[in-house]
Amino acid sequence: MMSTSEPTLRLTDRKRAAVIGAAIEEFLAAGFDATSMDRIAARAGVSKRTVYNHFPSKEALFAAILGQLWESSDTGEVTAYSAAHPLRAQLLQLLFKKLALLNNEAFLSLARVAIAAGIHSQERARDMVARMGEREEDLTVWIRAAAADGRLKTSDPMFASQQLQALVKAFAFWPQVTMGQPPLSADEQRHVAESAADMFLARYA
Amino acid sequence: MMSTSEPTLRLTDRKRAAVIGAAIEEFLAAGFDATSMDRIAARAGVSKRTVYNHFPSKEALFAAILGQLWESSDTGEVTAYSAAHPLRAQLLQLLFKKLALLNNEAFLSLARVAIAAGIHSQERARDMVARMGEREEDLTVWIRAAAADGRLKTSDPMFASQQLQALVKAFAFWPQVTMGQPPLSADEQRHVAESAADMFLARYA
DNA sequence: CGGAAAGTAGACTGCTCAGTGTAGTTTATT
DNA sequence: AATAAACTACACTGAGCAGTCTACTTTCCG
Repeated sequence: MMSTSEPTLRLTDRKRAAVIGAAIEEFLAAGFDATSMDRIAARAGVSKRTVYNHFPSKEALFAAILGQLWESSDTGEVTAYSAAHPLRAQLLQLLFKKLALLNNEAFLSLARVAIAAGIHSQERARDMVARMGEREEDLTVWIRAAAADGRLKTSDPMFASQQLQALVKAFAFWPQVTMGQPPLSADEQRHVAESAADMFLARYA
Repeated sequence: MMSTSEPTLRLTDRKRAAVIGAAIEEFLAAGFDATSMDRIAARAGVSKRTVYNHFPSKEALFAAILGQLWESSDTGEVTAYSAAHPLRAQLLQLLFKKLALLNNEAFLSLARVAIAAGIHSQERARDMVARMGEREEDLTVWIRAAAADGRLKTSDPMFASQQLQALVKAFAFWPQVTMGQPPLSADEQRHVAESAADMFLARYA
């Protein structure tokens, strides 16, 4: 028998959580290189040795943090294609959902750190490519459905999907991640989404 | 060894050139943090003190290298808007020129390093935003001219220009810079340029 | 050609950091 | 209460790094 969700969490679990929390703050604020294990331990209110008792190395801690953040940024199910509704409205809904994620400060921090770490690590970069691919599949699925329904004219839904996302990310993702630009206001988001949808439909509808 | 115009270049100039060359290689290969002045000196076949006699600090050397690389990646004049020629042909020419730069390995390395450095330095990031803006003005100028000529329907040439570039960079720049993806083949470049032009003209022509 | 100015080599300082070893204290379980 | 597991303080190793010092060598110019 066991009791998992009891009010009194075991000390070791509390310590581990504190380490992870501190590591997230530190890594997101300063990146991998500029963050030291001493600082993480201090911030967590834990001895450095305890950090190493939970995670064998800085690399392992970083990987654990990255994985956890990635999981937590999953936003759940997507609206599926509907033959009954106008394309533009459906498209806008998908784009707004995408923009909401891209504008999330936590997501941007994660992207910044992941990219900074990946720029000089082939292995990490490869991992990111794969994960990103999955994450962006929803739009492709929608486009493929609309094309199968004869309402979009494209022979390459994947490519079209990348084009569509390009029109959003160029304003709401890359400038924020790579150049520290401020996130888009609600008005700007609407403008970007509508412009992207208009251009996309002008070409493929 | 080589003798270009003058057989005897002053020793100090040769040393300085060696330092700059080594610094470029090292910084481009490993980024700012992971590059040490000792390594640069060793690679240049020069004492560390010599490096410091030419450049007061690592920061200064890095800034000098970045500036020089930026200058050297300037590709000269652009084809101006012509009322007499078809829009699509002109647009494709501009896009091919852009793609040639984006696919340049040296330019990609520079971008990688600059972005990695900028991600954790507000000051550098701001500088990059400004430089990038200038560098990308040519497309905006062309679009504005075509709009003034009544052949493109847009009230915001700058925005339209960013959309157009988004359609190219999403395939030929961001994946290469941030995820170490291989550059585009000639066929892929043509496909990306034509698709971007088609979509752009479908919306604004 | 000779001496001052400029350049140079490499040891050295002082610092930060990842990771370990140890001896002792606190917490959980039975 | 006894025992095992986890945590802690902290000293320590070994490595790397930015930047400096000093004694020596090369270059330049009158």
